Amino acid sequence: MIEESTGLETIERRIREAGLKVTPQRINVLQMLLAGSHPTAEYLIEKVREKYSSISSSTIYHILDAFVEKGVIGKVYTHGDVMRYDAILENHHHLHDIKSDRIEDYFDEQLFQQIKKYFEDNPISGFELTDIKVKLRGKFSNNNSK
Amino acid sequence: MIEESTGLETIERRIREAGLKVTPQRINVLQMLLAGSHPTAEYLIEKVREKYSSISSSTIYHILDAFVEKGVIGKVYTHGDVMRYDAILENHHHLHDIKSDRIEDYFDEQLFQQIKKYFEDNPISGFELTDIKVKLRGKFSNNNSK
DNA sequence: ATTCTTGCAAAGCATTTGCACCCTG
DNA sequence: CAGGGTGCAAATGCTTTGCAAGAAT
Repeated sequence: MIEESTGLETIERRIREAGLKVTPQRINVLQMLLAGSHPTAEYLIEKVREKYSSISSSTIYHILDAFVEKGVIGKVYTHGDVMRYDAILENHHHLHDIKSDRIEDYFDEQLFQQIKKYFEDNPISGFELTDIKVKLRGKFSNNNSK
Repeated sequence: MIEESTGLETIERRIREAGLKVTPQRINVLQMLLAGSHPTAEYLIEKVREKYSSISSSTIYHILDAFVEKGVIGKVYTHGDVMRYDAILENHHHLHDIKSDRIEDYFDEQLFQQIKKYFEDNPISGFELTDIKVKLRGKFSNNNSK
């Protein structure tokens, strides 16, 4: 039930439930968003074209904007000056290898709770906290690669 | 002694010790970097020109690149698609108000130590951690503004 | 049928680059 | 005076926009 499915119906539902029309372009973009890891627009343009070669880059930007606006995906803000997108919206942190510019998701509810508790005990005066993200920079040791 | 001075000698020393030649352009840029809070290049161009009106925007970019490369300043990666710069290199976190796109530094050694200890107890397999940054998103309540 | 979506071509804009002159050390 | 720094102008490249034709509901 808590399946992170990437099946076609799931993808279509995800688009439809955002109040957007289901088009082959959008399906293909969302599929690639789910397959890749924090892809850039440029990467998506290339990848989507492998299956849907006629798609315009402008359309991809349109679609990404619409998805972000409707909360279907998120934007990632890290090193580098091009935008990256994230199809996973669950609360998670990022592992970031600056050298390779590789970003991996890192789920750790315990860490999140611990930091949350820290700020309950030590509130920041003048700042109402809504979201905590931990950016972990370091180096991947080449095994466990995707 | 642990004075966060912005005096001229300190500024010149900071440039010289990075192995860069001391020029009026660089002095002015670094002064504005220290005065502002995570300024953008555009903001710096405008501000520096108030004192040094003939400076070229290309020069500012050259200078910022040199400063970042030599570790005199850092880059900040957050919302928005323009680059921001940070003259403070001490380990610190950021408070980020998305609505106003305002970023404040947040120093909290205790938090840092706690998270560091957390990862000593719970290392991430396949990832060698070198730096921890906590991105705190929320809303400033308008008092204590700079 | 109507509204949303696509895609082309062109514009926008932050940043980079080539190159000649100038200044710091 | 040598090497690095500056600045102009032009280029670059990601992203946005205007608009007309096409597709989804």
